[in-house]
Amino acid sequence: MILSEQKKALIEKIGIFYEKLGMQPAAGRIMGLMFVSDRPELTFDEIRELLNISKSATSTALNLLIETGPVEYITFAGDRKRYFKLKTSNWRDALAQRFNNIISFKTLLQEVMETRSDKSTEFNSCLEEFIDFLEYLQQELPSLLKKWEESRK
Amino acid sequence: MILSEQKKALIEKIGIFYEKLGMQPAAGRIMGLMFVSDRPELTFDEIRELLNISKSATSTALNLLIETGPVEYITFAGDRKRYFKLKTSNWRDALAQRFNNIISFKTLLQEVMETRSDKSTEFNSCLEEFIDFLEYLQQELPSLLKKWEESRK
DNA sequence: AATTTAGTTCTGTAAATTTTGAACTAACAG
DNA sequence: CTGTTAGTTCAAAATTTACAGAACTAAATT
Repeated sequence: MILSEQKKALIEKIGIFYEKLGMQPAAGRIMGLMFVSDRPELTFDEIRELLNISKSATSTALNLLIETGPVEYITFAGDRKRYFKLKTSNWRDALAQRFNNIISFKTLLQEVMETRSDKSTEFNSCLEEFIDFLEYLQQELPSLLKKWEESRK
Repeated sequence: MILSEQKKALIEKIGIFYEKLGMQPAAGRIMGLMFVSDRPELTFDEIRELLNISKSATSTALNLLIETGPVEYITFAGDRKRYFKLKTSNWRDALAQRFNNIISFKTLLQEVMETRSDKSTEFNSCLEEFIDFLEYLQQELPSLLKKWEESRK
C-alpha cells in the first residue's frame, strides 16, 4: 500500500490531535493511519513500514492502544499475524468518557470546598455555582446521548 | 499563610489534573494553590514561597496562565505588587471550549472521509455515523448551556 | 535441527520539557 | 543617587519522554 500526500498530512494532523490528549507521538500516528487506511485492518509490519517507525516503537504503541481501548486486533485461522484495527464499537462511549473526565473535576472542587474557610464569600459562591453547573452537565449529558440513540432507531 | 496537609494534597491533585490537560507542572500547582487558598488574591512572592518554586518558574507560569486565560491580576493604588487570582468569570466558557475542542475532531474526520475509497463500506458507515453524532453534539450543546443559564435567572 | 516469522523486552540515547540560578530592568523610596 | 522591591530574561542543569537498535522468545516451517 502507498499513501497519498493528502493522507500522510491527515495522519500527522490526527497524530497531533491525539498527542494533545496525552498520547505519545507514534501512537497518535498509528491512530491517524488507521483512520485514513482504505484497508481497515493492518498488520504489525504494514504499520511499521508505512509510518517508518521501529519494531519496538510499533510494539509499545500498539499495546498501549490496545490496553487503553481504541485499537483491537483480529486473527485468521492458519495465519500467525495479528490484524490491527480501530475499535469502532466504542467511539461514542470513549467520547462520553472524555466528557466525563472533564466533568470529574467536580469531585476535586467539592474537596476544595470542604477545605475552604467561609471568609472569601465571593469566591466561594463562584465555586459553588460552578460545581452546580458541573452537576447539571453530569445529569444532562446521559440523556443527551440517549436522545441521540433513540433518534437512530 | 500556611497550608494544611489536606490543602497541599489537593494542590497536587489539581496540579496533576491540569498537567494532563497539557499544562506544565508549576502552572498546574499554581492553579491548585489558587483554588485552595482562603485568600483568593496572592502575590508573586506568596505563590513562589508557598509552592517552593523559583522566581523564574513562577514568572513563566504566571504569564502563561494569564495569556491562556485562567488567571488575571489586580493592583491597588500605591502598591506596586500585582495580586494574582483565578478568573472566575470565564469558567463556563472555558469548559464549553474544552467540549468544543473534543468535538472539533469532526473536522478531521470529515477530511478523512474525503480521502477514503468506497471499498470498506462497514468502516465508512461507522465513520459517517460518528461524524453525525459529533454534528448532533455540536448542535445540542449550546442549547444545553443556554438552558442552564435560563434556569439561573 | 535450522530457519523464518511475528513480535517482545531491554538498554542506550537523542530530543524535548521544565526548572533553577544569576544577571538584569524598571519603578519607587529614602 | 543609592537601595529596595517586583518582577523578567537568559543560559545552563536536571528531568522526562520517546524512540531506535539489538538481543531475545515462542511458534511454525523447511
